[in-house]
Amino acid sequence: MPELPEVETVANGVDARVRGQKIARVWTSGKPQTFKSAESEIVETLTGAKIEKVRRVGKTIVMDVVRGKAHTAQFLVHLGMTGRLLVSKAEVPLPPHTHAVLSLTDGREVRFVDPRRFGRLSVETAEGGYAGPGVEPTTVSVEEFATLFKGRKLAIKAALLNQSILHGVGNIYADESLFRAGIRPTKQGGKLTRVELERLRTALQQVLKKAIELGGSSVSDYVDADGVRGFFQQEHKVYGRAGESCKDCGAALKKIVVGGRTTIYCPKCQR
DNA sequence: AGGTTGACCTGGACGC
DNA sequence: TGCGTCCAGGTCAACC
Repeated sequence: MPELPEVETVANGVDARVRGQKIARVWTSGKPQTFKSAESEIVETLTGAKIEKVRRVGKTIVMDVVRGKAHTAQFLVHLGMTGRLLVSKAEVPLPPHTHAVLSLTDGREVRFVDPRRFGRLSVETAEGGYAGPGVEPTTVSVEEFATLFKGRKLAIKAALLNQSILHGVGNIYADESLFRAGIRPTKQGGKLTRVELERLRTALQQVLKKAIELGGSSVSDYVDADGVRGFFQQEHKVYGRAGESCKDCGAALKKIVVGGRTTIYCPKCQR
């Protein structure tokens, strides 16, 4: 489901609703692949903890919690393709495919729901907190951005999707930013000119900023912490538009596979 | 070592 | 109606 703008929308929404709350009880579903840390460790770490803040790192939602005095930990939620993190009153029935429930002392619940089970839950207790691999695209400088793809032979689209290079960009925003920068997705990352790199960074940051403002893209089932859909899908120029005409030049948009992912581009506008 | 591919899951859309 | 096929916002392990 969710790329940087969707994850940020969810993280901000959950933060606004549960910051400062205390977790009374934790339930987990027992579906092994959902849990990257042992379920018992997740339950022990979170039970009785206070939620300090909820934020985004790459595509991961990080819940910073405190137990006792200065004993901090992080609850990491990766939504995968279909994961949702919802805040609901306890009396609202649990949706199907619920895999974790944090019951708050005020009677509400933070629920992790994930039909396809590509999402992952874990806890970190390491000092310094969780930063994740990869560079943050919304704030990366021109200089640093230009160095990321140096010497890379893989297609620029595949490089944008590689979370250890740049974190947070997924299939929608890779295609949308390449279109806006006028760059062919198959071009080798290391072969982009300085001017193209500058255009790509600008396009990527503009697309991400706009998408965050609009609450993300709701392609099929994405919703925020309140179950509300985003609106950036109305701004999509290429994603999901294979065979339709380019909004800039009218040419038929092409569909190919790059890095194992469906990729849509305009053969005239993107060289 | 960098790059590519298939596996992991469920459900919705589509065609017959 | 029902069945089969294909496709989906993402990662990883296993290969070349």
